[in-house]
Amino acid sequence: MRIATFNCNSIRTRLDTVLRWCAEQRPDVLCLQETKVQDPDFPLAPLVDAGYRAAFAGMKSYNGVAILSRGELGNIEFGLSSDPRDPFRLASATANGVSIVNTYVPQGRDIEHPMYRYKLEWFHCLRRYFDERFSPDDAVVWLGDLNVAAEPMDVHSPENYAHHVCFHAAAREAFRHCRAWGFVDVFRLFHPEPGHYTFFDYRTSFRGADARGWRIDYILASSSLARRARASWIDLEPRKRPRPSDHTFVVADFD
DNA sequence: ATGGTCGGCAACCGA
Repeated sequence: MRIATFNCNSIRTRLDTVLRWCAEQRPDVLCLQETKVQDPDFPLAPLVDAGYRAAFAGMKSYNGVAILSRGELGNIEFGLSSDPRDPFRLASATANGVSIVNTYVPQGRDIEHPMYRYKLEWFHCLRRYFDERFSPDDAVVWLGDLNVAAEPMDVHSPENYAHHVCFHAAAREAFRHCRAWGFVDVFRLFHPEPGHYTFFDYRTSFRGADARGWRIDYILASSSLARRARASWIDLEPRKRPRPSDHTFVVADFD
């Protein structure tokens, strides 16, 4: 079973990239973030033609999540049940016996901004969400744009980013606490070395071969599911296409 | 810790 995640930064602008990538990589499940489209305008038909079903919830301009699946999706839910403020940052469903939790974690803007407090609260709500719904024996995958680099090796120059909302100590601690539900970082199982990034800010050296990146998109698995992991990788190829997202695809294969 | 550029959408906001 192949599971992947991609912050597409507008599914309408990135539809060709997604369709081509799905044709090439044949993921069973692809989770999208920042679809930036209201449900009536979601480009469902071409994705159905490509063999996918979809569960999606979006709003105009901002946020929006979707789960694409080649097989049936069950128990589709949106939003954190304990926090009704934002249904467009979490989509969950079951696919092929695996519980999928696709999240677009609030970025936080600035450590002094109320949105940063919201980001920290969001992680704690998400930990409760996992506590209430799942047991560590379940096959659960939590994936998406988590907007935190977990370790110094997940940032190109950590010494510069102690006060950045995606590397600040409180954000890393909130992420760690949420992970401590029982999640394994599937990518790191196969690639323990530094230098792997999933996000290259449009405003930085995006176009350079040595682009400075962040690893903020993750595929995390419960221990029982992690034992079935066979491979995981970051696909940089979409960045070479004419209109790349600033995020990459991240992929994991499970038995 | 800068600013840089994007996407959406029609002036800037969010990242």
